[in-house]
Formats: sequence, C-alpha cells, structure tokens
Amino acid sequence: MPLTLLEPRRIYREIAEQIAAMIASGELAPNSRLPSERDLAQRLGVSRPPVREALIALEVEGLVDVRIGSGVYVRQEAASRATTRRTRKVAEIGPFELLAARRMVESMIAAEAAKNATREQIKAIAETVEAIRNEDEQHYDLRHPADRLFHVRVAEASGNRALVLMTNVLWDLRDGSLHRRIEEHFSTHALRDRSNQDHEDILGAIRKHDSSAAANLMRKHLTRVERELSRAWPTIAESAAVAKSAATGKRRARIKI
Amino acid sequence: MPLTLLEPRRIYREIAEQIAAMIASGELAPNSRLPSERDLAQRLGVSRPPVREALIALEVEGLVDVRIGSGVYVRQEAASRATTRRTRKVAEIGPFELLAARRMVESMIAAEAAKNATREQIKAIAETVEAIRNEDEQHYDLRHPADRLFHVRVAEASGNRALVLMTNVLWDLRDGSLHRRIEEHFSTHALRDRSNQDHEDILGAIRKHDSSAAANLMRKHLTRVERELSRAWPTIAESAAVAKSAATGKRRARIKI
DNA sequence: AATGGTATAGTGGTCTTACCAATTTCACAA
DNA sequence: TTGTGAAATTGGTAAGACCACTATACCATT
Repeated sequence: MPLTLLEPRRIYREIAEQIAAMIASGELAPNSRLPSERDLAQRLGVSRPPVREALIALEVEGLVDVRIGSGVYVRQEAASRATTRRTRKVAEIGPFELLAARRMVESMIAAEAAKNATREQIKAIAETVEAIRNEDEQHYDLRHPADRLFHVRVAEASGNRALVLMTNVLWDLRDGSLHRRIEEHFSTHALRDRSNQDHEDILGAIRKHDSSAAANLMRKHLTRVERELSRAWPTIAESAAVAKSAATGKRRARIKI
Repeated sequence: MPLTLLEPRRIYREIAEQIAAMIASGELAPNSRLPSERDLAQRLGVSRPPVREALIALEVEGLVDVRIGSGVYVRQEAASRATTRRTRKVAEIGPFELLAARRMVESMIAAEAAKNATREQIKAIAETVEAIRNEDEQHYDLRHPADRLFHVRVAEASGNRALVLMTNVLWDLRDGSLHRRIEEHFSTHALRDRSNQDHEDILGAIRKHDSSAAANLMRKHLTRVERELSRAWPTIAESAAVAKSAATGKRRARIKI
C-alpha cells in the first residue's frame, strides 16, 4: 500500500502561493499595493512573521517590490514571471526532453563559440577538459561539476551572456529527482571516456574556429548521450517506478519523457 | 554633481549574501549543515527573524534545504546555482546582446514549432496575433504582454517545455532599467504594424509546417527590430546617460550593449 | 502663491520572549 | 544487542513592542 508522503505545512508558502495566484489571475493588478502586513496577518488569521516571510519569498522571485515605510507593490512583469516560475516547477522536465533541447540550443552555441572564442576562452575550455580527465582517473563517480563547467565555458566563449544563462538554466533543470537517479545508474568508465573524447573534439573545432564542425560535434555528442541513455533506460525506469509509487497526491511526479 | 542614491539596509539581504558567498566559495560544502538559527543570530549580532528571512530567501533561490526539527542544509547544486544567479544579476544584459541571443534561439525554436505544432497550438498562436492587433488600435502604448505571449506560444508549439522555459527566461531579461527605458522611446504605430505583419508571416509558415521558412522569418523579424533599435539608439542612450550618472557605487549599471 | 518646515499617522524592519511540533540523540531497560 | 522512551535540539509560529522611514496634510515663512 503506497503511503502518501506528506510535506510539513509551512504557512509562508501557502500565503505566497495565494498571493502569487492572485497576481497571476490579474486580481492584483501591476503597480497596485498589497494590504499592509498587519492587515494580511489579521485577515489570514496568522501572525506577522509568516506574512513577512511570504512577502520576502515573493520579493526574491521578483513578483513584488517592497518599499520601506510605504508598502508592498506588485511588479509590472509579475504576471508573466509567475508563468515562468510555473513552467519550472509544476512538471519536472524529463531527461529526453531536456536532451533534445540541449542538442538544439547547445549545438548552436558551440557554433557561436567557434566564431568568437578568444585565446583565453579556449584555454579555459581546455582546462575543464583536462580537469574531467584527471577527475575520472581518481574518483570518477562524483557529480562531475567539471562536465557542466565545460559546457558553460563553451557558452562563455560565444561572447553572449544571455547564451551563458541559457546553458546554466538548462543544467539547473537536472536537479530533479529523476535526473538524480539517472546520475546514479548512468556513470560508467566507458561512457565517461567517450564523453571526454567528444569534449576534446569539440574543443578542437572551436580552436580552429570551425563553427559548423563545432555545432555538428556538439550535436553528435548529445545525440550519443541520448542514445546510450535510452539503452540504459529500462534499468533506470525500474528503479524510478519504485520511488514514483511512493509519491502521490500533489507531489506526484508528472514526468514527460 | 551626481548624488549617490542610497538604498536602505536590509539585514536579511546582507545575511543571505554572506551565506551565499560562503556556499559559492566552497567554504560551506554541499550537504553540510548550517549553524542553527539561534546560533547564527547570536553570531551575527541580530535576532532570529532576519536570520529566518535570509534562510527563506536562500531556500527560494534553491541554495539550501530546510528540514524541520533537523536543520538547514546546503543543497548539492547550490554552488552552480549561485553562479547562475550571478550571471543574471551582476551585470544587466543589454538589448543588443539579448536580441542577438533571441535571434539565434528563437529562430531555432520557430523551426521546431513549424515541425511539431498541433492544430490547437496554431490556433493559440493565431489568437495572440489577433490580440496584438486589437490592442494596438485602442491603446497601443502599454507594455504589450501579448507580444511576449506570441513568442511563448510559438515555443509551446515546439512541444518541448525546456524551449518554453528558454523563451520565458529570455523575456524575463527585459526587466532591467535600460530595457524599460527602451520601451518608452521605442513604441510607435509604424514599428508595431510591421511587427504585427512579421508575426502573421511567422504564423503562416508554422501553419504550413515549413520549418526553414519559420526560422528565416523569425530571424528576419528580430534582425529588423535590432536594426530599428540601433537607429533609435542615440535618443535612448541620451536619456539613459542621465539616469546612469545618478547611479553610483554598488548600484552602478555595468551594461554591455 | 510658492516654498520650506513640522506634526502625525501608517508602514515596513527589527527585537524580544514564549511556546509548539518535529527530529535527533542517548541513556536505559528488555 | 536491540528496542524504547524521555530529554535536548531545531525549526515554526505567536504576540507585543519599538524604531526608522514614508506620505500626507497643515502651518509658517518668504
């Protein structure tokens, strides 16, 4: 019998959720002022601290603007931001969906990097390739921050910080539970060695400023990862199914692979 | 004489900043436990509420994990997340840099949308085109949420939520002060009409499932916007220079156009 | 009439104290 | 050795108070 794993109720989250919903629905218009903290606390039947914490959470998310001595105001872009937030959280983006996106975005970035990379940037990329190799020989099993760093450095070589941000956001998507499970089952020496080879090839193309080669190699790299992941998928899915059955209700993982 | 516009000190931000720095520098390792709230408060010479607010801010940013009755723990991916956070905030990404990125990313997304769009998704895109036209005739001056919605809907038609997220993140970058100034000076009927025409053309290509045409039209659309922006740039830069001279110290806008 | 000062009420920021609920620890008993 | 339960620790919330800042209206001066 699958038990419903419940999460502790934290008032500040419920409050933040309510206010965010009101902003998303337009009930709270941009630039409008929220009730005072004391008012909100009284109306919600709670004390001030949780209300303040909720408002700070919304402030960090960029939904509201706190002006000392004046009040809390809804930001212009709050409504659309609330949407971004939901895309990120509501349904975890599966590994295949993510890899498809990365194949498109990162191959394009690699081409751009080959076009614009400076000597220093190429050197920085080479360092990460070296770091991954050394890491592998000793304790290859860790969560390889160097792998991410390689792709981020490539993006930096494009000279466009928006593209760097794209790369970081894509990699941040790997934090979900399913992705973590993959990390466990999907790290063997053989796979790592081939990835390292791919990285070196990409670095070579960037070094020669051959943008189409860089794009193709990056695409090939990610296609290969996808292929190997789909091969290993049955094993992973099995272990994931167990965890999945334990999660129910609101917490159910709505994962589209 | 340029005056330094001062911002109110908010203890919770200073605390959060300190802890985030310790995480980024590795001083606080992943999975390690932070001192208790009471300890932190005492060591920092403040009371508990500001400490809690700082921790909640870090929690919202995904840097730490709060476990009731146990303690506050540094998340695995905290270090790299801190980097993403910095890319986003440290230096505002300028309009030309952003447009360059959008040209690459969104044209690719448009191609993908043309490939995979369903009838419903095409209809949804058509609705936004219509909405923009109606909006223009009445009060064209507002911040056109429909424009953003058009591009988001196109991304949704790609069938890949990671690409939707990319689009949203790119548009969220337009919140900075400089971008806001642009909105003011860069909205004329003529420009709007041409954008609407572009949108209709893109919609047409997607409808025909002509992916290369969709990509080309999207690229053309953004290239045109960039061209017209660079034409209007002197006026905008002038008004921006005034505001810039008022911002000093930590708040200086490090804008790379 | 315009300007600058001032009083006052409202608001967010912080502090203090206290208690609750969940977790963890650990000594003690079976 | 293995449970078991009480105590200590930790985060969550409540209540009340005070401070600093903002906004507004009013008053005095120019």
